[in-house]
Amino acid sequence: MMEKRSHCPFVFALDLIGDKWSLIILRDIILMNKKFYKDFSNSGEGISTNILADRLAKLECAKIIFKKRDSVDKKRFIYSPTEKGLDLIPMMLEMVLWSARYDKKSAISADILKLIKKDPDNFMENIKNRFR
Amino acid sequence: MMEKRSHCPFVFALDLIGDKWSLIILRDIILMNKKFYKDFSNSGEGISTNILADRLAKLECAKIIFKKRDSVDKKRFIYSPTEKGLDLIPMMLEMVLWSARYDKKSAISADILKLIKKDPDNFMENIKNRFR
DNA sequence: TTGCGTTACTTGTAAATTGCAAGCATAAGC
DNA sequence: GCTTATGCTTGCAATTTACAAGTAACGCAA
Repeated sequence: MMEKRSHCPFVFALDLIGDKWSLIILRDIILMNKKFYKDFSNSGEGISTNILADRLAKLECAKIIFKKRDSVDKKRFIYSPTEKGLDLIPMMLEMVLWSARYDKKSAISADILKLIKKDPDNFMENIKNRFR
Repeated sequence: MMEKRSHCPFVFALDLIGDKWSLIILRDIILMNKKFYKDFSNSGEGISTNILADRLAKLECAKIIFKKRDSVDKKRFIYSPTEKGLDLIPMMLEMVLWSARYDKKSAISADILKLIKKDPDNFMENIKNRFR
């Protein structure tokens, strides 16, 4: 599908993460420090397992995340962000700021919001350092 | 649907603009200066008219855009961004920067890219001034 | 080494969403 | 009042998603 969609930057990004679930998974991996399939499945947002498997495969295929066996418990896999995935952080933070402004019931804490606003680059670097 | 989705900022944003078309429409309105239904329909991305009508209605319902009759040609309607819609610009620009970095065939010009990187706030203010 | 639980999926099927082509409604201009 | 332009709506087939159930691979304990 989508052969006729252009090389517009929006089209590029939306074809990779423009659905209701991909960014939720990336939120879990990048911001919530989750690593395992089961963590994503139990994130509380109600993603079904077939969709979760499909999105993880697509994100891995797009080199936004990667997957490796956990050396501690070889039954499971660790999903981690690539640099390409981590570079989505600025966009994700702007999305958070927008939602915090317009969602009266926003569940984000004022403290974290302040941190993001004060120095978004620093906020991002702290996250990146966790993965290196 | 989606009664069980949380008040996470990502969920809030994705429920409003997390699909393959809403941000394309907003790109046309906010960044490409398009105003009319037919402009969106002919944007070259191949959106079908029922989906276009549906997304315009949802964006209007979410107060991200608004619609009024064109006083010059009363056959048609003008679609414009609200402040809430314009406040999506920072997120949209970060999305553009990410795509420009990772899409080897990106169709965006180096000049515009430079403008965005140099002073994103100024870039946004210039756009906002067009609508006021 | 064999059965058992844990993790990570896959499969089947129904429901919802989308794409495509065609048709309809309203307003202007002649 | 007929024609054209614009902005949709409708019907139906195809694709995608949700939900429930089942399976495969591994580690561990007996």
